[in-house]
Amino acid sequence: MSKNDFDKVTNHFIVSGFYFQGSEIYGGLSNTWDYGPLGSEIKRNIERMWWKKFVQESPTNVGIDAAILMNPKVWEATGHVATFNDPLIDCKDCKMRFRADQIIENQFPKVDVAGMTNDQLMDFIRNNHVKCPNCGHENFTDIRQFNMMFKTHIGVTEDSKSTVYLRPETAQGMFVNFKNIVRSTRRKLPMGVCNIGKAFRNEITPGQMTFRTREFTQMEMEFFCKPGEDLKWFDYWKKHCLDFVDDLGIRKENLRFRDHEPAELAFYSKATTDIEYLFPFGWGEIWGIADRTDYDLKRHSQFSGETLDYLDPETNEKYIPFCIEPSVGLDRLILMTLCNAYEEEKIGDNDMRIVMHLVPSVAPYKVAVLPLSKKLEEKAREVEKILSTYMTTVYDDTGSIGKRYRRQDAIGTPYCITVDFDTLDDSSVTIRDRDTMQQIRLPINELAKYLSVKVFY
RNA sequence: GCAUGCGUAGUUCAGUGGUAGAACGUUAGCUUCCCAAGCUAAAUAUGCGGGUUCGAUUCCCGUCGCGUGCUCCA
Repeated sequence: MSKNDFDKVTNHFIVSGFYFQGSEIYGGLSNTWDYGPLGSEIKRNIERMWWKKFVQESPTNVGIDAAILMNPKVWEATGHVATFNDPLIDCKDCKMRFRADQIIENQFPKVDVAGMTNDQLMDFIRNNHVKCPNCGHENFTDIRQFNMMFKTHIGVTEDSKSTVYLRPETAQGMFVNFKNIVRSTRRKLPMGVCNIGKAFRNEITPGQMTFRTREFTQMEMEFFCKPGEDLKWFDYWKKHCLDFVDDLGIRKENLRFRDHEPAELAFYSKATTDIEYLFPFGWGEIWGIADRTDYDLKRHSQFSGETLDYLDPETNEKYIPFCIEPSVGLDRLILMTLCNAYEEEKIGDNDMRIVMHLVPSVAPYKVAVLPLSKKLEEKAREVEKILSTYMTTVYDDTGSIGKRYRRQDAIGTPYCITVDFDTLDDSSVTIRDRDTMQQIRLPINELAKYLSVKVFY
């Protein structure tokens, strides 16, 4: 697929009701997207599937739901206040924008820019004739600070004491609750904590639809273990993540692991592996699995004054646990799943149907009820009523039966049920499979059982 | 944020300084009765705000949004 294809498939997603552009009637708001009736179902499905795999089915893990607003000291401890700040500078001549520390680093590799203040960066640029990487001139604006964290205020006054940030990652809610979780659940290590929630980053350049947005949902796990056992668990959870992607029906040839080079690693991380998916616009990171060592708990211990070490009840050893963090962007998972499912299937010479090959557990509607004639509405509504207590069900009686099959194919409904005139006599209906187009006949009272095992994860 | 291109029904596209068209899609009716049939009818559009003009969807300015490239990306 190419970029044109990406336009085509995202257009299909929008027209069908998976996504809507945010605030559309007001002219939109840059790079905001709402999940429509279909998208919101998919989102809930994938959340549930993730929670099932990483919380419900895991003997070591528990879940929490942490607040978006946190004490600002949290972000001092993590380093976000200091390093989520980019010193930006513009070339007045060619209008290009750069990071001040980065252009110094590129032209003077031996200079240590990490410890420099903005004034020092500016002085260095002036005194050492740092040139614009684009046009070679030396005509820069002053440095302006750009913080990736959204700020807001608690209370009615906007003074600095009341400044709080919207969390740029959900992870910290789990770290700061480490003691609470261990105490309240009486857990021993290893132990994982899971959280699904919104995070906010004031990205300079979002784009590629929901691949990079300023508001997004993260599904993160912080897995605490004994130092030295971290690499074992790193591999263990890496495999689980890949299994989950497999459960979403993603084709293997469009997936790859990418290990971060040592120079590329974040300062807190010992090892990081990304699971990447080949989007129509290129490879994109879906899932980051990081060995965060004991960095976070150590820093929170320092900044809060609380002891965050763990006493092993069997060996009486005391240590600060190491942490493995698989972190995935739900919005990216959804976009990947939709791109992966899209197919234009040729039928005959001049005909095609759009089929979303969503696995049944992900599909927004599990089943469609289609009366062959509007005269069969009463019976068909009965079937709809029965099924809708078990699973998402949609009813459609407009247009020909063939057209209605195609409508359901285009939004990924795995099963269509037709109610015909025989149904009135034998209380049976025909079930048609989206992918194989095979049909079977089944009594109405066996429908829910038959479908449930197929559509639930 | 810079540069550049683009904004007309739900979608894809016409067109015009003076009543905005089509195709597909949607809805209703007839028909059909298990894979986009057909016939009849209907609804729906010039992103927003200014300016020029008797009159602007068309020309100009601004703005918002989208695309592409740079830049950025825990």
